[in-house]
Amino acid sequence: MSNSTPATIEDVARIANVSIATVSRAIHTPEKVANSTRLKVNQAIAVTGYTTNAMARSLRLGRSNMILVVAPDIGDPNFSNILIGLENEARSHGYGILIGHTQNDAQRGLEYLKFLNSNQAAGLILFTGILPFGHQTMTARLPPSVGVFEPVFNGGIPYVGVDDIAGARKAVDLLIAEGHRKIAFIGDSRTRLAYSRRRMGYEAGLDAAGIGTHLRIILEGDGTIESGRLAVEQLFMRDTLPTAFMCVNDQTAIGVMIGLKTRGYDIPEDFSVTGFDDVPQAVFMTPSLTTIRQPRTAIGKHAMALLLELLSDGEPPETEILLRPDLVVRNSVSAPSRARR
Amino acid sequence: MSNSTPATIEDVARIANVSIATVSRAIHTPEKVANSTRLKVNQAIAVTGYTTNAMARSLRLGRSNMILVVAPDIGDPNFSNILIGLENEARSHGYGILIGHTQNDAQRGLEYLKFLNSNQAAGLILFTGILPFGHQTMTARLPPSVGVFEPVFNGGIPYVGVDDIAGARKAVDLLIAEGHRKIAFIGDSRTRLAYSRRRMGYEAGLDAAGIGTHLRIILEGDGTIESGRLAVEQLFMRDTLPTAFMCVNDQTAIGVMIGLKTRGYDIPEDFSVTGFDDVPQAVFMTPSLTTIRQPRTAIGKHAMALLLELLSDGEPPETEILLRPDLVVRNSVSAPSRARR
DNA sequence: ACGATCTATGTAAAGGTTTACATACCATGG
DNA sequence: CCATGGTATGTAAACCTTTACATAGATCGT
Repeated sequence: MSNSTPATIEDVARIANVSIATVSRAIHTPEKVANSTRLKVNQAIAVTGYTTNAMARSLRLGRSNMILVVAPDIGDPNFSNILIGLENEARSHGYGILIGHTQNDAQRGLEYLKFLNSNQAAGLILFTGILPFGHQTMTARLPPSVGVFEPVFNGGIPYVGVDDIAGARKAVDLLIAEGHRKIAFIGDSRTRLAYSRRRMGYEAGLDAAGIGTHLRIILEGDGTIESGRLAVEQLFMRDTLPTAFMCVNDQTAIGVMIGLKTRGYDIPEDFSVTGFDDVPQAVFMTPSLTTIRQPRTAIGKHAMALLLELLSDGEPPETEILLRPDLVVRNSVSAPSRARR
Repeated sequence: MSNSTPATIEDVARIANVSIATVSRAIHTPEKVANSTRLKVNQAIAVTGYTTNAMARSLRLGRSNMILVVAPDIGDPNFSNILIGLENEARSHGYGILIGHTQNDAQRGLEYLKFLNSNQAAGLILFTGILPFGHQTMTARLPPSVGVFEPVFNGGIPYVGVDDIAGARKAVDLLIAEGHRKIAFIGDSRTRLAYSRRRMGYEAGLDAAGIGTHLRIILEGDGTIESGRLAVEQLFMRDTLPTAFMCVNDQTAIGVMIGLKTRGYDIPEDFSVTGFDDVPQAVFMTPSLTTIRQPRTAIGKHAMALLLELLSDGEPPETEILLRPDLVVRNSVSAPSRARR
């Protein structure tokens, strides 16, 4: 019973007094097996404590029950919660998840490609916007794949992301509702679709409010805290200071806040600030940061669901799924100060 | 060449004009193969783009090249960085990592146990201090395992953690060096070895400084922000207020800071506060939190290295590895205020 | 020159599963 | 009572690898 080597299908067959084929059928296609037989088999399984050897099964079936998740940086705090969504969805469908990180290193990417080619994963979830595997010739061999956050440029692969335009729109609408008209947008010049979309949301909001282009101040940074701080410095050189800073992400917003505070200004009394992402620190800033929350767990869940659909149907039901991000109102936004209005 | 079905060892053998056994040997034990033959095989491998089918290999060898990592909560921001350490170490030894989270749910634990029993993982890394699998009878079937942070109580399994006593000692020594003598310890009553060890470090530090027990104030919370806030409230009811709060973890410290600030006190002017863990938010608090940093990536690396050793040698080289945590000095500690000294 | 030893390679079994195909039985309809 | 078809089960091949054992040729010591 508590034998050292795990029970095989043959042990079960012997005890149930049937053939191994019948055992396999009793497990996977029970409707093809007589009731009485099924009962015998189930008892034998209980007695032996049998569990299917996944290696043998995968070998025979030619596909594994693992999904490879490749991210540029699994240490990213954003990553954890998406992982939860991915894992929950996968497990509830009998899949496990394997994780790998590339650190934007092509060499690493290749290692994972080998991994895929050795049949160890049935599907692939990609966080990088670009296939981390150098040569596009390989693409033919890629298993069913789904991108997260960004469309995968060189792959033609469906992806799950967030509706950045709508999210940015919520932020800018809040600022406008509070009475701001001179709103600066601190962007990110790196070519990621998300960033340009957030800027589009900003512009759309101002358009809708009838705020002319001469009131728009747009600076492009690189999404880091430092670039936020720098943006503030640059703006103080100009004539027209904004009353509010709408930032492309929370990092930039944090930098902006630091920049403003070191110049002695109060937030939100003197300037309002908004971010995007709702990173864990956002709530601990002083003042806490009003921002747009990425529905991280939901993103993971949807990405995995899409992939599983791909694995069974073969055809992607849709090529782009955009989730609606929520506005999180905290304390970094108020009406513009009388002095600067 | 860019065939639809991946190349097998047989394809390589045919092209190299040798037997499959020779191909296998050329790959895994090249010294047993003539130079000329090895060359032919390597060329054939290059031509076919062959990669070993991991399923077949695992089946034959009776063990996989995957390590299962089970954590109670993979969304924990502490987790990400440990994951990096685990993944790097594993990959560089040809292993991949599978991750699972139990959410402290026994049902989930059992699913992973099945997973292990179906030979899908060669080893196990456990974050929970308790085997998440109900019945101890199963333990016999567990693959080589290593615990992280906490010894695994019902398993007799080696673990990698942090020297909590030494860490706590660093915090208390800093406070004492700054001139504090009335130092409160806000603990965590949940039975985790880490928590009691941190308290031991606190006591040892006071002992060494010759600070009598009558000056010691010890409160046990539950490690949450709320319990930190509550501890402050409770202390304000007492006669003897401390000049410094040494907290069992950063969450508690954050709660303490909130509690003190809502009562209108300044940190560190009126009270000093220390934490433990160095969570990502610690640096963003106002004032930024002086705390003890867990060497997370190193913990992951060591845990995986220990497990891999176990997998090859069979015997655990040591049963407990404690890493040295570092003091991170920020702005929540200063000399005690003259008024309260 | 011959047995012994060594080196390089090949043959074939084994690992645990799934499933196409074969078989055996039973029921149904004429 | 026979042909037909359906249902339940068994047989055996296939998935791809690794490796014990067998073989064959070369080298060497006597």
